[in-house]
Amino acid sequence: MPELPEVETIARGLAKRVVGDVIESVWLGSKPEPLKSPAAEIAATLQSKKISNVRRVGKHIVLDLEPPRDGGSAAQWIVHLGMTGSLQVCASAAEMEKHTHAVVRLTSGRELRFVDPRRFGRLSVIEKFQAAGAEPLEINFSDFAELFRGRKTPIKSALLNQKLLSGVGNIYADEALFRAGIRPRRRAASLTRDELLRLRVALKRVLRQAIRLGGSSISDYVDANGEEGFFQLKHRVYGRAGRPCLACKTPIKRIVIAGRSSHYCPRCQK
DNA sequence: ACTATGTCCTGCGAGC
DNA sequence: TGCTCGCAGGACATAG
Repeated sequence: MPELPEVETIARGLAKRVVGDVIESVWLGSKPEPLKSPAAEIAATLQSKKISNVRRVGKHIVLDLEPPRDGGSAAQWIVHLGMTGSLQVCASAAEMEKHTHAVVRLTSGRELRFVDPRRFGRLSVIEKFQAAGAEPLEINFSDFAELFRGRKTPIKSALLNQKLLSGVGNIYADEALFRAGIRPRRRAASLTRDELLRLRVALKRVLRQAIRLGGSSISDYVDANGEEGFFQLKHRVYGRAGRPCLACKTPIKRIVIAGRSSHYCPRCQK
């Protein structure tokens, strides 16, 4: 479900609610679990640890765990929400939702629950998490331009490639390309310097604005406090196939690139 | 090394 | 009402 702005919103909300709390016990669901690390390792790593921080790296939520008093190393609990994952803070007595794959009981008496119907989400523990790609909100222009040099793949696919940039997903790729006036099928390497300048700025702006508005709420996305985001009201192309371009009234086109639906204005984007 | 395609899952809405 | 189909905010493995 979530891209960078949604994950940022969720992480901020979670931080307010669970930082300082201590993990009392851990339950991990059976079945084909959405675990990247072995269940026993996850449980042992989380057990009795204080949550010292919650933050976003790319589309991952990083929960920093305080190192044990006897001097062990600080671990991190990494959560990737996939398409439909959510982390819910609720009272222990709250009814268990269908597709709950992990329950972390906190000493405050509440629980942190990982719920994910499609099971594309992933849980893992690691000592120092590092995203493969660059942070789109931090990358400078020359590094940004370098990402696409020599790449024949469509610019849309390159933006979605998490090894290049981490955090950009289908909505914000389309929205950034529209704002930069670039068609999604353009070969990445064919972008001019001017287009790359526009793309980088458009991407940053769109991500920042979306974070400000709490992300895009499509279907059932809500943040850690159960509140919806409002960036969906600012979508100019995503989900608007057939409807008039907000700039020129030409109908927005929907095409499929690398299996992902892609939306653009055939007149405004070159 | 890079690129395109298929696959993993469940749930929802559209159309019949 | 109930069925089937297509689609969904992601990321891998695999094949070429």
